[in-house]
Amino acid sequence: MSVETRRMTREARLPAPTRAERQRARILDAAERCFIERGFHAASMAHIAATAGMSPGLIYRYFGAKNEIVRAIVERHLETDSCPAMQRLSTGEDFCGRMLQALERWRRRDDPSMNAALILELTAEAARDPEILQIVRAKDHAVSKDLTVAVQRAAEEQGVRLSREAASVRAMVLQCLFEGLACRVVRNPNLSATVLRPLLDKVIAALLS
Amino acid sequence: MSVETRRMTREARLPAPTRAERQRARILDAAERCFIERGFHAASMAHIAATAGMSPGLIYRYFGAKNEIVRAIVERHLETDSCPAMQRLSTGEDFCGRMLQALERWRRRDDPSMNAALILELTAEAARDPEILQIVRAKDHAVSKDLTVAVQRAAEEQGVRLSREAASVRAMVLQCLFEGLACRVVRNPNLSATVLRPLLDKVIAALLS
Amino acid sequence: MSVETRRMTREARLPAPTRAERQRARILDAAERCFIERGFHAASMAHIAATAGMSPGLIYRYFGAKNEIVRAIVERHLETDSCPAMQRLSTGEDFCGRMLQALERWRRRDDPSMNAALILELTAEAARDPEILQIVRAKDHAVSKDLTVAVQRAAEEQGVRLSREAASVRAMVLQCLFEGLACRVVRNPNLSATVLRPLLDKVIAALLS
Amino acid sequence: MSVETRRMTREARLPAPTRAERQRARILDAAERCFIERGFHAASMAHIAATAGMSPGLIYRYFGAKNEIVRAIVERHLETDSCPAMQRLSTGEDFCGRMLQALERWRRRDDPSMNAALILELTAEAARDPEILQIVRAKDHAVSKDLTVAVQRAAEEQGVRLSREAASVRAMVLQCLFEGLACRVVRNPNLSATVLRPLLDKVIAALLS
DNA sequence: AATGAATGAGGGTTCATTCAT
DNA sequence: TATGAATGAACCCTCATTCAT
Repeated sequence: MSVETRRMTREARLPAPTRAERQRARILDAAERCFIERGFHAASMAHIAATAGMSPGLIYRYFGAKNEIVRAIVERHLETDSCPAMQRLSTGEDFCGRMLQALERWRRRDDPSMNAALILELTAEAARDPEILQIVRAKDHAVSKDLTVAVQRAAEEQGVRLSREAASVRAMVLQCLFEGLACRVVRNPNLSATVLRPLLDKVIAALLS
Repeated sequence: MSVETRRMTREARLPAPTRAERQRARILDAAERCFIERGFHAASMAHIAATAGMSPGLIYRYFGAKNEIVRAIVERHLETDSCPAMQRLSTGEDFCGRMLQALERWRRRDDPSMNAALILELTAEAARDPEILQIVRAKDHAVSKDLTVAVQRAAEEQGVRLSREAASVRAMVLQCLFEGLACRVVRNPNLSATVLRPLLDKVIAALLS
Repeated sequence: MSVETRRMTREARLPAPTRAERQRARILDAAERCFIERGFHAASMAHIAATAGMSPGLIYRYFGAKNEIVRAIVERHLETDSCPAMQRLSTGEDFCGRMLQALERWRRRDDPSMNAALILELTAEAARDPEILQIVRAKDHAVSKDLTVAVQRAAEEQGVRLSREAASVRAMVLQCLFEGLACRVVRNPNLSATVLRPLLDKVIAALLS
Repeated sequence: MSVETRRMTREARLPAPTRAERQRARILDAAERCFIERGFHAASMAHIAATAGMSPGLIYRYFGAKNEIVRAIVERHLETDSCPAMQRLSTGEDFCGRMLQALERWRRRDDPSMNAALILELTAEAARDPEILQIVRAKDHAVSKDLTVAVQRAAEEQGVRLSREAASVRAMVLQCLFEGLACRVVRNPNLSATVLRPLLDKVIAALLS
């Protein structure tokens, strides 16, 4: 399916975004960049406004408070970034390849929607803010379920039957590896997908057997 | 070597801490607790001072600015907490047991020196603050080296020869698992060491083969 | 003269209000309710606009600034509300009954045109804003004159001749009682017209003798 | 008793105010002046701070929020200004003289502690802010009780027995007159104590008979 | 005539930092 | 050495006002 076709299909399905929705998106885009650059607390509303190219007051027409922006960013990030990267594991089989894809995007650091620092910040914030925690855990739970099914399926393809419980633990370890990679990206500049791949393949094979 | 002997030896080697050193430690202890509770930015100097049982002004006799406290906390945390947990892997062989030990301490949340949120906060901060990044990477590098050797030794015990490169990649994956667990502790309340153990054992065995 | 006749007469005399006048009235009605609920400063233009069922921008076609609305409200309130209550004293004779009527309407708090808080707010504002002060004093002066005449007439009915000066002082005291009641309504929830009536009658009788 | 003696006695009884108490008083003095000049809402913290000769931040060492200052001012004003003016009525007998004394101080407008605008503002605010209302009503209740007793005593001196209920209604009317005078001070520049006195005397005599 | 999005100054408040004591 | 009062810049947020549509 060509890009054009997809876009048309999408436009046919999704109504054109209202001005308000576009403004919200504009603000969230700016906020995301600011949060990545400075973190949730150090990024000021003035900074976000400047990045979005609007006045500080205008933001409050679309978000009641800075908190709400943080919440929306967390939600959107979990919806579109790290979690889908995990959830897509369920559709395909190549767990390893997907992980290393994420790794590459993290390393390039040019893609604000796929940012290791944001995952860490967001998780750290969840450890303190109950509202954020709830969002994070809800999404995490959903991902876990999908991933569990994916693990079951992948194991079955290799002739192994896994109970839901067994598969669920394996999913947990996969998530550990995934999030651990986000930490590694920040901490270790020598990280290389090509070097990592064979070993990761082996580990994942062990997981599924 | 008994604990007592070690302490004596240590005291014999290390000179008694000066008053200034003791004050610095007192401040850092307080700061650590505050940072865990609220994060680097939300923890105020006044709060740290109150926790340390001293006046805000006095802190500035020992640290030039809040930044320096953050830096010192990061340094100390890497020195005494998460990294040693990794480095101790090098002395023993039971990688899995050590990891789950850390997991348990993270889950209890009563141990300020072993706190998942702080690891995440600190790593997120490193992604933004070059000075922190430098500290984190330097320490990480040291840990990697030690862990690489430990992996080589552990493999050898199982009759497997690993090149330094091969061992180093395995060390990387171990670190991923370790840091990934820190994320999991925050994100998933169902995490259980006993359920995790057999699988983790298997994965690590695969790593070392 | 029946109410109907009066209205007709009035309509016959007054030209039909222009659209602009109707819009101004709509805005003032809304502003009055907002000012009563929140006070001059806490009531926002957005709130007034919403109450009036129009956009904030439109208000500025009819009033140059919020200040002008306040001024207009003060003017209108003095024109139609508390002052007439005093002025009507001049037409009738039952000073006491009229006062207690006002009291009852104040206590019910459902009548925006007769609101104790607004009288207080307005008088307090007059103490600060020279423009408001001028309006208030001008109207007060007019009321005083009318009331003085009414007092003279009422005294005469009881066979007492009062000079203009003497009557004017009595009018002042009547105004004191009236405005004092407005304070009492707010400050004392036990206030009751029936309990007050006999005493008020006595006081007023003393005034007129 | 000379002023000196009184001061000594006072110093013997009251401990010297702490620095904190002095600062609070300094802030309240400044706030009072600002509130009189601009009203509770229009007076900004920056303005209060400037008037008090200190930085805005410092105020928050002594008051948690602007609200608390407003509350404290209301409390203090009721404690030391208008209410005592009423309560002192209970000790003496010259109701009329005391009222006109208050009137004179209001008219001079040089005494910030005896300001008609503040009474109005405060009562208007009570109509909206439940916290203020509670303070005002509590104090009003106390004054009413004292005044009721004073009225009973004053009547008795003139050979009239008044039940508590009867006296209480008379107290109410006295309060009306008193607060009504505060309104008059603002609204009518011609107000004169000497002109008012004979009539006020007469009214009060009627009240007590 | 009417909208409501947009502005930006200014509000209350916090907090890292300094300094007189 | 130690205090904690004091500062003032910067924070988040509100709102009177303007203006493109």
